[in-house]
Amino acid sequence: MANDREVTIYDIARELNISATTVSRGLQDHPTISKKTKKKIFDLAERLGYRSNHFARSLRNQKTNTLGIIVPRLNSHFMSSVIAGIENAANEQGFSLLIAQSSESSVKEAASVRTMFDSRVDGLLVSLAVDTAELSHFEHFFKKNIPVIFFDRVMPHENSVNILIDNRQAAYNATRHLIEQGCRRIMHLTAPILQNVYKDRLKGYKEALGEYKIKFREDYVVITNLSQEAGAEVAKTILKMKTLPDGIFAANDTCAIGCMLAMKEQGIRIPEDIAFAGFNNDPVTQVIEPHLTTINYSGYEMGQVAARHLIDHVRDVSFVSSTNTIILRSELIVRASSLKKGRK
Amino acid sequence: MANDREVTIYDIARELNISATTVSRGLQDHPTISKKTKKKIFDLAERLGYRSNHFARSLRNQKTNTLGIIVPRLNSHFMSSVIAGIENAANEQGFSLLIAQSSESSVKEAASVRTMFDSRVDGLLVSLAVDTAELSHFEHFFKKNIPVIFFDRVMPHENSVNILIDNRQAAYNATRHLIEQGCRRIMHLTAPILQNVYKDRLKGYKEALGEYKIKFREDYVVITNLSQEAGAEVAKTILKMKTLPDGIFAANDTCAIGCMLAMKEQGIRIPEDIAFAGFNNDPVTQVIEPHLTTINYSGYEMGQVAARHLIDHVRDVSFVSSTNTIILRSELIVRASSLKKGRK
DNA sequence: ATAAATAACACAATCGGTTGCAATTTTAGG
DNA sequence: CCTAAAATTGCAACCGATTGTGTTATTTAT
Repeated sequence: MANDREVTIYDIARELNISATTVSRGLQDHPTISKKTKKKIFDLAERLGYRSNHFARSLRNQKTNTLGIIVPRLNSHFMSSVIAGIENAANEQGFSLLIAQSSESSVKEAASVRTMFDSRVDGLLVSLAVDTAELSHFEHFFKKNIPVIFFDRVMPHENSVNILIDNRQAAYNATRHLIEQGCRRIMHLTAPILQNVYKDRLKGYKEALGEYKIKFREDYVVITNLSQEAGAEVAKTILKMKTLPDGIFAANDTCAIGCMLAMKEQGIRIPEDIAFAGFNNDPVTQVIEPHLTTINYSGYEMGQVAARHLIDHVRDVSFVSSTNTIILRSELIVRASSLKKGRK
Repeated sequence: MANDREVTIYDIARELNISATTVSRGLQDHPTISKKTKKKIFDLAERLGYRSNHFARSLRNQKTNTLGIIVPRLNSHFMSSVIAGIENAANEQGFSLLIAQSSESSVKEAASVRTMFDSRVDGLLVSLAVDTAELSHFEHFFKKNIPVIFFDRVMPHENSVNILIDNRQAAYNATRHLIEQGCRRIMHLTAPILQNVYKDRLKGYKEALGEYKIKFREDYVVITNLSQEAGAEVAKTILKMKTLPDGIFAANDTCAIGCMLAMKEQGIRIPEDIAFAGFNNDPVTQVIEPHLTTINYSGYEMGQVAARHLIDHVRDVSFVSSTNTIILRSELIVRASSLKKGRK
């Protein structure tokens, strides 16, 4: 029953006594093919179980209908949401996804970029590794005018679009909220300041302090890898300080939670002794007690927007430079971890 | 500087005054090409920035060096760990990944299978959607002898390999642990019993009960979609029961946690009133208080094993039928949520 | 020195579809 | 019925790499 050979347009052509050209055009709904012929072609194709050969087509038109994705890690809530969003949008438009993770290493990132390039992806979606300092490894793409979109962890570049939230504003809001709750000694846990996300969050943090005439202290900014373990480590250090901080704003939820758990273990009361705010609205924020105040923004949506935009680019190269940056909405979600005043 | 045209073996051939055949063979380190010529070819290829054309090669050898992955959801901790593991192994072996999610729908699953088939992936890694009842949509793959590996949510099939843990044993261990802690009225929260994972966990649960002469009660098994919200819903229902259960074994952590949070809110003490055990060792298990007892098994490892195995298949079709099922290790991690006795 | 063996490389067909242009058929107008 | 215009369809080259088979140059053996 099952013929092991692949059905090609030549098989259809032979059977119908027409040329492969006509079959090819018929399948593409080309206007110069008569309706009658088209119908015959479609019917037979259906009956024979014809499937277009992706490679032959890609080889010929230099298009793959595939998007490349490179992210620091696949297994974080945020990133997997983004990927899910991308998958959703791409799938809708008939695009496939080629995915790689850089494991937060710019070297691996460069290698993946190379692989994607070799695979001739039609476009690239990237969130940068924490130690990526410049974009030279994307030169191949820029040179060939293959669209590249950076999301979340971005870096400005004239030939590409950035999709992100207003990290400065979000951090400002979070910090300001802590201040309004009465915090005056607010620490900031973050990652190496190479990336926009951390740079801008730091900026927002400073800005809020400044607005309330709170002096910025260098030693109140702690640089870590933002893992849960790192959060626990930081807690130890903090607990040794002469004067404890009364608020902590972490650049991600995971780290905030690591820190909270360690502190609770040492009898620190949250938010009475120290109030907490995180970033990302990871599901764990609603599991920890007290629930963690955080910045919410949808990874799923970011993925969808990024993918749709990229596909538009791919389909119409002309509109390249019209858009440069897309800012998505984000919001502060206040929960018990930071509510010193007005608690029920 | 940047030549927009792609460099091909013909360019190299022309420049070196040799044939494309020789270039092709040289690049493949074919023995019949002299070392001297090879060196010249490699050097020029390097200098010209030659990159093999994936499509031309795939078209010619009917191999794509790409694996397909279909999972129910991308954004769960477990699944994204699996994907990370697969990515790691595949990348090591020079394979690319094509990823799609079924969103727990067998219809979307079938569509993705089709796409993967059209994309001519060399092999397929699948974790089934919750409502997938049979494997007919994989027939194309089976017929053409393209290896398919099922992991975690599997279904036996003569032409494919299953990779999973011993769900029955794990569930048995968890349930038994609850019993040993003094629980006698143990409920089981799970998903529709279509999938092996839930069927086997139920089996293990029953088995443990049986061993301790505890009568199995149909109404103690609750079928949900295992989301956190579902867990909270179930909590409400349970709290209305005449006699409360004294232990709950959930088929995943998320659901267990939703249930725990809702119960805590109603003043139920955990584990004193009700002990809890979950499944998966999701990070939230160590955030919730008390920390959740659970079954730990590594998604990352499962992904690696699955990918490596699949690649072995792809490379050597002959060894197809030697392995049928691979069982990975899993372990019960006892935490405070279930420790009624011997607590410090 | 010459036949035989071996090493090194090239020809040409092939994978499956696409497309510019030419060829053929159909339809329309006179 | 004849011819120009319009509608259909086919020819053949091409996308880039691979490979069985044939050819030429170089060694080795006699």
